[in-house]
Amino acid sequence: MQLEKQIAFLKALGDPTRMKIVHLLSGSTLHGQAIAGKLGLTPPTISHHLTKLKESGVIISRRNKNTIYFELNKKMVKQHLMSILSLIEQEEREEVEEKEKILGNFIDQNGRLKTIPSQRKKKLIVLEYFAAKLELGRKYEEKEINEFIKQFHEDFATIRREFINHQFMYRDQGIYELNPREMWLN
Amino acid sequence: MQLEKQIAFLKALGDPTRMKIVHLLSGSTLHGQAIAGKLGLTPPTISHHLTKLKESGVIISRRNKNTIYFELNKKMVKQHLMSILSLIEQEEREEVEEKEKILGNFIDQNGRLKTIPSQRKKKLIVLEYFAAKLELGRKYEEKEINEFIKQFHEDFATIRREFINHQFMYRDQGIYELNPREMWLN
DNA sequence: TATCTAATTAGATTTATATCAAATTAGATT
DNA sequence: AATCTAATTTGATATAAATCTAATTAGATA
Repeated sequence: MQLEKQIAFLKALGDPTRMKIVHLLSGSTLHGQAIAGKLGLTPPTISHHLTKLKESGVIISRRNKNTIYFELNKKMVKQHLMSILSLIEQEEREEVEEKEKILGNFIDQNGRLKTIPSQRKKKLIVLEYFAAKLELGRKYEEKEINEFIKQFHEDFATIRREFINHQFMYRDQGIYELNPREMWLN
Repeated sequence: MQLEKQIAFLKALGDPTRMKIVHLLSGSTLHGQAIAGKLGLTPPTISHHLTKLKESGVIISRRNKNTIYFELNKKMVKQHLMSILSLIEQEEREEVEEKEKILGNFIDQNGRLKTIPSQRKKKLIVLEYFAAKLELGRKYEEKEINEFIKQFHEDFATIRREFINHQFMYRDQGIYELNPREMWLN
């Protein structure tokens, strides 16, 4: 399984001793006893860690006479890191695409909201889109907020309430202010 | 320490349950009980893992009413992976640069070896450079090897011996042959 | 204030892992 | 064949970690 290999790889690197070995090997190839010496550990301990690193593909070994030299498998390490990375980046791309699609469905050519989405997720995407047009740090009168909303939808009361409900804004004594992005619910 | 954070990050991801959580959160933000339900584990267990993921910067949490929503900190994950990646790539670049510098110091404008480096490491770099000009799989007479070496250095006997010593070539009954790169000592 | 909900902490158990000393193995050299 | 060298395996011990149940906490709501 791909997931198991990834975990084995991450687990192999997620140990101080093994990470030190990786650092040593990123500079030069070394044999077991040399590593043991540099790290102040015994050969059996190093052998144990080298086995794990080898099993997970982080290092490769090469014998010369009685000595076995270990070296970092940089290609493999790079590949593993990239595969985890691409997983996340793919998700991000998909999210952006999905958002754009939903915005396209609910906003007309003039930039006005056709209807308020009833699905929570879609509604949040739309609200986020419009909230992003407000200024962070600026204090708004209720009248100003209403005018702002009327630019893209007639039902300013509902949308104003949604901005508060979903924490895009907060209200204190009739004064509205945009919340920082981290507080937005999405 | 940077190293410790890296290890904490890798250790956080190097566990099947936590990796599953990361996968779940890469799709949507979820609260603890939802995660517990999906993975068939109890809330305390999930809480334990979420703490580790949060401490290592993999996820962030946001409270709404009584429910705490967890979401993947994609920026942070990306940054961590890139930092490990760049460590390795930097090493590679540095190695190439170092080799080029050493070759520049020991080889003149005509491509001839000025002197044989006495430092083992430098000598290996120089020997590797010249050995790479030989054909893999071809059998060479001793005379041919001598001629080949004389192209760039007069002391063919010493260099021929070094080729053998450091396993760039092997000799059998007066016939020389290049070893595959994996056997070269460097 | 009392109660409800979701999360966390405490405490216990089990499983996994890092480490070492001693014994063994694999391969090279004499 | 005998010996030497470096690595590995074995077996033991100690530490760390995952998981659960039960108890507690933090915050929201009635």
